[in-house]
Amino acid sequence: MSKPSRATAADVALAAGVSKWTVTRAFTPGASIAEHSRERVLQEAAKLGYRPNLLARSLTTKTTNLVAILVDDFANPYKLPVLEVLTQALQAEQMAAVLININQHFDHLSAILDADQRQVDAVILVGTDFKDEALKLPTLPASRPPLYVLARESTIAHIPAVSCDASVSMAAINQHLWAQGYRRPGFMSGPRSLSTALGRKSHFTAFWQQQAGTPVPELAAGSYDHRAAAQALRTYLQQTPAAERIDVLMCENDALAIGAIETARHEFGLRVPQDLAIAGYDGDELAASPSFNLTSYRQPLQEMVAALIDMLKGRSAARSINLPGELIIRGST
Amino acid sequence: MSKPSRATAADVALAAGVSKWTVTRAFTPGASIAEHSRERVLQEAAKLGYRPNLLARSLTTKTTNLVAILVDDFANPYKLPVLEVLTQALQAEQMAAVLININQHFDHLSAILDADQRQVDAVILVGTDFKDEALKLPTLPASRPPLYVLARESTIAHIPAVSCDASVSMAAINQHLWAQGYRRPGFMSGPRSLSTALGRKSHFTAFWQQQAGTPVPELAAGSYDHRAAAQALRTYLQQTPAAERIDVLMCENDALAIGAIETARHEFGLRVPQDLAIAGYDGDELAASPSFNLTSYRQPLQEMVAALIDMLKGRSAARSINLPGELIIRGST
DNA sequence: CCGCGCTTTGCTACCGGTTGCAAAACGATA
DNA sequence: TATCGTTTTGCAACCGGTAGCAAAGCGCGG
Repeated sequence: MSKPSRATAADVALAAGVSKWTVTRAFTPGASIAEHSRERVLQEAAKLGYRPNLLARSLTTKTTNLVAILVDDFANPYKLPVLEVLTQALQAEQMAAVLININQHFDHLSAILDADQRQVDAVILVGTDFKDEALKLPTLPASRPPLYVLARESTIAHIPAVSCDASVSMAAINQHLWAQGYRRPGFMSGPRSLSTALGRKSHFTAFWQQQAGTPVPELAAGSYDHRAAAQALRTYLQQTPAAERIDVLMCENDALAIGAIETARHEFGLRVPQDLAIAGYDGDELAASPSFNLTSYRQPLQEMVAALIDMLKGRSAARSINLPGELIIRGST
Repeated sequence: MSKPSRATAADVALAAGVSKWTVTRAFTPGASIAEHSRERVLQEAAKLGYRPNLLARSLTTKTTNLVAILVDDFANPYKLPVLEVLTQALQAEQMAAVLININQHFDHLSAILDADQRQVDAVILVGTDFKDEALKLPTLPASRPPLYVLARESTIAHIPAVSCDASVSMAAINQHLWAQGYRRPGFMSGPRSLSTALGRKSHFTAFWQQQAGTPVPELAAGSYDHRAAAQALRTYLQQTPAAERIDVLMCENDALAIGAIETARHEFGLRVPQDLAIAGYDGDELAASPSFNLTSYRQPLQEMVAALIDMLKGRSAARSINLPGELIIRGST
């Protein structure tokens, strides 16, 4: 409130008896400056509480060390660890994250334009559900910050992505479920566009259709919300006679799986896994709790984020990265 | 990568045949500009893909419309809806949020200094667990962005706070538990400094000590982590003979309550609420699910965030706000 | 056709740094 | 002491906008 108007480089220069350019040098690692004057400057700077104004710096350096993180799915608790790991990794690189909430009032394009105006160095789409058409080049502004996709395969050639390898992960899950003796699988999917981009469904159904020859019923939840999962399973169970039901339900992620377990148990009195086995994907904390004890495939979050940051820092030339995670077998299958 | 170097106001001015100041005016609501030239400018701007550089703007206006959000507790799933509501509310005001992760590598002071260098308009501490001493004036830089505390009472005079009214909410909970016939209550607390700041514990124990005259055992979890809760309850149950045990456990928040329910049920075979009733606080989504069916006190998140934004926008002169929420009675008590 | 008041436009200066070059200081060698 | 190469420092210009004021343009009454 009481604006003592922050000290500037010029103020420090005056106090230290040097020019403001020397002050800048004192704060620039590797700049050409005599040791004694650097010390003198830093000392005066500390006295005045001076720290370089990053806005002004960014104006000339053309780099803000700011990254926009676009999230459209706050109902999925797994977003929290993703944000945790992402922010920590960015901070370790002296960067900061602008969290942008995509919702009915603020769509992807608005978010990208907004981030662009703030001159962010990059935009990271965290497993968001957008129609690929919305991100085709023509609709995007000509000059925009580079886009990256995390935890979702990019189906757009010009946008790099880092995700958990759907082929490898689903193979591990399929093998496990097959070995357990399940033969009538179903798949619960989330948002249509994301389901396609994740590739989990296709790898799952391809395997079982080949093995068993029967089509794999799809329970479409529409969003990664445990309520949506509950509704999807409810509809399926109500419409399907017990004899014809699936014996295992693979859910596109843990949020769906948990919703499915809840409904199976508490609304239909089914035992998991005896009456219906359920598996998830992500490796969410909650999945491990005894109430759910959910078999899940853990995404290699740390590695994915590290790979992403290597890409946006220009340390890696890869355009698309798929990393293997780890199958965690628990009591639900 | 291919830097077509963004169009600037001067470029648009040239194209539209006006001066760059006229371009600025076209993008400043309420500025004095002829309708025809505004149109002309906007048209050329659209053609060139020009949008004002907010960095440059902020440099002169001294306001970035950026707010730093400090979070130190990503283990608590309730942080996600908090972030959702907060970012959405900020975006509705044309502001954006910089999410800063406080952890062992990046403490509160570093975060505040960093945010300050980025010239944020305000810093919001989201229920973070800091020692109040760390935020005493002397340790803080002389000139810093205004601090606000959300979902935690500020015990520091100069820092305004918005939280859920501990007195009102705990009274509602106490009344409910008393009416249900519980007489041997226990309290599970989180981080020590936060527990003090929240005031939930003091209002709880004060009531029961007055009513029953017996001391209220405190189960200290140390952090808002369901594992920590599990450990705290485990220790208590192992050390306390069945006859002497509490009959209801009030947990400082839902994350703790869920951890407690898990442990009570799956490790000790206790029925909730028959053998041990459990109540939480927050009104987390997960608490409502049939697996937990947790009695909880819902924080008025929207209202709290709205009040906070009114404060930091200068529309409200209040220094400290306590809002009532709503008791949600479910099967766990 | 002039003068007046109001709207619209242009301009200088500045926000707080950085860039790149030229000048100054330094220190060692001749 | 003069010379030369190397630090070290100072400076003008610039990044892309905005504030505040002065000048220009405009419409209208007299």
